[in-house]
Amino acid sequence: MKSTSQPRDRGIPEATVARLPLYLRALHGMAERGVATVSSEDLAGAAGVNSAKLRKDLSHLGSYGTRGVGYDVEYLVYQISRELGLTQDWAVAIVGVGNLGRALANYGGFVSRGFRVAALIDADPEVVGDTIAGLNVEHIDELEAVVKRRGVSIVVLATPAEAAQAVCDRVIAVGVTSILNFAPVVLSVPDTVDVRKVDLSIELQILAFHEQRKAGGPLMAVDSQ
Amino acid sequence: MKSTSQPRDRGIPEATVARLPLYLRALHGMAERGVATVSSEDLAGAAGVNSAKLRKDLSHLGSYGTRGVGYDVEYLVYQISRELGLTQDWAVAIVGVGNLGRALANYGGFVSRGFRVAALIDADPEVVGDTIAGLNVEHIDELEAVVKRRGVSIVVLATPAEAAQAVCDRVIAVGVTSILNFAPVVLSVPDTVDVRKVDLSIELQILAFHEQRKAGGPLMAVDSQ
DNA sequence: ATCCCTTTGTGAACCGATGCACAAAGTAGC
DNA sequence: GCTACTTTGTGCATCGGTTCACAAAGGGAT
Ligand SMILES: NC(=O)c1ccc[n+]([C@@H]2O[C@H](COP(=O)([O-])OP(=O)(O)OC[C@H]3O[C@@H](n4cnc5c(N)ncnc54)[C@H](O)[C@@H]3O)[C@@H](O)[C@H]2O)c1
Ligand SMILES: NC(=O)c1ccc[n+]([C@@H]2O[C@H](COP(=O)([O-])OP(=O)(O)OC[C@H]3O[C@@H](n4cnc5c(N)ncnc54)[C@H](O)[C@@H]3O)[C@@H](O)[C@H]2O)c1
Repeated sequence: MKSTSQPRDRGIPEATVARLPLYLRALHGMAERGVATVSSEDLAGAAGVNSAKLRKDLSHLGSYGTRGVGYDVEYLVYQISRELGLTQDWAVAIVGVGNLGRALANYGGFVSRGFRVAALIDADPEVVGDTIAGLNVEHIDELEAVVKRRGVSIVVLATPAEAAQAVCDRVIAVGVTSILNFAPVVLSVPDTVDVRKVDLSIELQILAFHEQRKAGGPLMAVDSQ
Repeated sequence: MKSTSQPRDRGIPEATVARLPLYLRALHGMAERGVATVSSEDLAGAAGVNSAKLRKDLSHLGSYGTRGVGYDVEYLVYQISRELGLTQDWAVAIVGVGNLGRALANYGGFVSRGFRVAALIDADPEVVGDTIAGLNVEHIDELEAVVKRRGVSIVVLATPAEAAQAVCDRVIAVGVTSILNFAPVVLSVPDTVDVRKVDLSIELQILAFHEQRKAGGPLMAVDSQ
């Protein structure tokens, strides 16, 4: 069953995948500072995880460490990048160019990791035609055409909640299978499509929950200092 | 130790806490549409989860359903809101009023759930003094004073990565124990402090990983349609 | 070549979360 | 009041993920 000649196993746990970008970020920092090799202990420290977990995570990609020494920083950067698919570049479309969409469009942190904002799309005639971050904002009617023409494979949804499902359906219909959703709605999609959501409001609510516990649990020991 | 007379158990699983806001959102929608009661099946559908999971989640708060009928929408909204601490309002400070900070400040979705943006803080003299979303942007030197004065209990970090740890240390020093971090760094904090992070770039990388699998796994069955 | 030291890679125990499946509890109709 | 039907709440098996702890692997010194 696992008779592939590849060193790495084809089934990388989801939890591991979610941490690889973290390791990659730490490694990039080290590479910049001229660090050549790093131990699991140090890299784990930099990424804020347990070192055993880090080693197990990396072991899913293959045996890229040297016992007694650690991991070669450059080599590990390459291996993780390849595994995550960052050696190719990905065309991203942002649909909904309001407050948030604009911030995303202007954000430099994308490009640095192989993502390229290839299209901005909005429904508002006021916005369509504007140039934001060097890109022309196109009309939602052009959605399908633009996605195809630019080879968009990841769509970022930053429309109001009401519009999100409809836009989602349309991009799926033209073959998009990866969506990052900022709208506070549960998108309904076929299970061939990956949706990840970022929901600010949920994060705040989780913080509030814990904050309440801290404050109300004992007897109001808040501003004790 | 758990001798509280309260019906609900004091140890709600983290996974459950993370889903409560989802249920709450679905319930708000139903309340607006005038729905009086809802079955676990329907609510689970609206929230995009398994109904058994939903029932188990709700059972952690107490027995608020009626067998044969379902849950009373209004009542459940109240119970979940209370559990999450949304019956009080929370003063939030946004530190770093750039592209992202501005988008957050202008976002209406906060207020609707008991969160109030109480302060905007930046280091750039160009920005300090501006009025954004009806709020005056204050100088980072005033950080501690503003946090105390406004009773800020949740801080949103939207500064560049380099500045995040320093700001974080300072707000913790004046008693803040809940931080939502948008900067791509691992913050180091005492474990009395809750940090949640939102990292766009990580989300895209996870999508890219799966996208690559879909495309490269079989033999390039991408644009078969 | 041998020994010692460091660090990886992983087996195995553990832990929390998920989902099935069903008894218990309630409603509604007669 | 009794029966039939609906839906909750939860015991239990299972699963994925985390952590510990250690044998195996390699490097460097002598
Ligand atoms: N701004 C934030 O900080 C923030 C935070 C969390 C979540 N969100 C969510 O992100 C989404 C966008 O937020 P925002 O603050 O940028 O809102 P916004 O109103 O500023 O922007 C929405 C944009 O989408 C466009 N739009 C509307 N319908 C469209 C359609 N059918 N097709 C394409 N474009 C369409 C509008 O013209 C507008 O430009 C919302 O769902 C919001 O709830 C925003
Ligand atoms: N814009 C996005 O879409 C986006 C996406 C993901 C992550 N981020 C992250 O969010 C953060 C903010 O992004 P942005 O695009 O708004 O950047 P930005 O440069 O537009 O804004 C940063 C703001 O922080 C202020 N600042 C700098 N040092 C400060 C300090 N010590 N104290 C207070 N304020 C300070 C700056 O004056 C500026 O106004 C960055 O860490 C970025 O990596 C942004």
